[in-house]
Amino acid sequence: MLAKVKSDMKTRDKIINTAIQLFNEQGTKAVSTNHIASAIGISPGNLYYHFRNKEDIIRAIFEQMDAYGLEQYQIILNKYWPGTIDAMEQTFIMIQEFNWRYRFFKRELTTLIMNDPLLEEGFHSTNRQMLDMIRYTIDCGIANGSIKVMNDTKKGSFADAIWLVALFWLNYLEVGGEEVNELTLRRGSDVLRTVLQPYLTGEILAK
Amino acid sequence: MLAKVKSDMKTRDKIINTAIQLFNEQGTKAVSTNHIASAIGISPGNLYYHFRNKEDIIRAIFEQMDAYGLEQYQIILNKYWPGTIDAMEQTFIMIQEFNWRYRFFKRELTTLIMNDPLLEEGFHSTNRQMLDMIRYTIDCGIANGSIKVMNDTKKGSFADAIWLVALFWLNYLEVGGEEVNELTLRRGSDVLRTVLQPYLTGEILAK
DNA sequence: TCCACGTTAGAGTATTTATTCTAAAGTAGA
DNA sequence: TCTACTTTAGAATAAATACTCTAACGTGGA
Repeated sequence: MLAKVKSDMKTRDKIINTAIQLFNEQGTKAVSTNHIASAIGISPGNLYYHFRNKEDIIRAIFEQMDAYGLEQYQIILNKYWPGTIDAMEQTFIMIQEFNWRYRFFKRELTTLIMNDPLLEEGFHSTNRQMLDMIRYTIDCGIANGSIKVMNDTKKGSFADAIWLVALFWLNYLEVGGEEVNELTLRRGSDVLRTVLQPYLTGEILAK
Repeated sequence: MLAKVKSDMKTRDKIINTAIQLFNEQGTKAVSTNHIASAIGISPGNLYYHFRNKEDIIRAIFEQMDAYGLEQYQIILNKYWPGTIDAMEQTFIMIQEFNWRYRFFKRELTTLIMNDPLLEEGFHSTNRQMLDMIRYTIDCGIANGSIKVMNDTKKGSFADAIWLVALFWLNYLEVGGEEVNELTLRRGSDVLRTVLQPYLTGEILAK
């Protein structure tokens, strides 16, 4: 569930939150700056006082995303040991919730970064960090004996496979016409497990 | 490589091919009907004689996609036995080439089908057929002994995993900032193999 | 040759969109 | 209260966009 657009919120934050909501509902193409302004009940002039243009709003949303993602990841780091199956599954669920919250972004990702070099660099950076994180997790798993030993090439493909599932499971559901709910998210975990399981060592063959 | 927009081509086909090219380059949002018309060197009126509106053009492209995809699939069916690893890998490569040819479509898929119920129904139908095809392939593989026996739930997850990789490998490359070329497409095959291999029976453990 | 019909050009329009500008309205401290 | 600064409203605009309309053009058959 998205945070409510509270009336005691600063105008700048109202704009960001309303933009996220409208973008999620209708896509960035269909939502104009005037739409956003009138949805909040402020004037276009006011909106342009806070943001130079629409692109600027999207960049601000991306910054919020980055901060939120980091925050959520810290929470998991404090709860689980890296390289454990629990940590991986929890991270997967966390990523799905994140992707759902900002779903317009993943839906239009390629187009968005095609038209904004700053956004492109920003996303690529985050993307690299995530892949590094997964590779690190795999190394931890190998070190603690829960993941089978594999060579570097295989490790790369394995990390790609995992990240691909995590990154696009929501899109997969959407383009397949399936509702996003607890059941279908759980199915995502199943798919992830189907990819992971064969590379886990014997003892941890959960359900 | 995309087919050239030949000068002896019918206007309707010129519109479709030019639209594909421009959509691929700039996204559907940035390309107006006037852009398409002037890129071909015809009048807007002429374009609207052949198509009711922009949506209509996109639908026509989708129909072309469907026909082209079916045609390509037939070619593979005539060359390989279903359920063999060769058939799967060739189909994967074929899908990547298909996705590249119509790359704007996959990039904007969710937004496109969100705004056009006809397109939505069309894509869902194709999507279902592809999943059925994969499930059938798995069954064939189990029957001919190249794929390990698994229960129906597992089979479902396995099919989802395979289709997810095939469907989004190109997007994965693009959002990761990687060029699409033979090398990166081959890496896609590696990722697919990473998912497949553990579920294959011993004898076919190709490199 | 002429007719009919499919095709095309190009001007025109209503609407939308992003953005700017100016003046007014808070607001907070001295 | 005065003052200076931030925030806001709302009118205005330039450009783009999707789409329409009418008149002309071309072509193939009678």
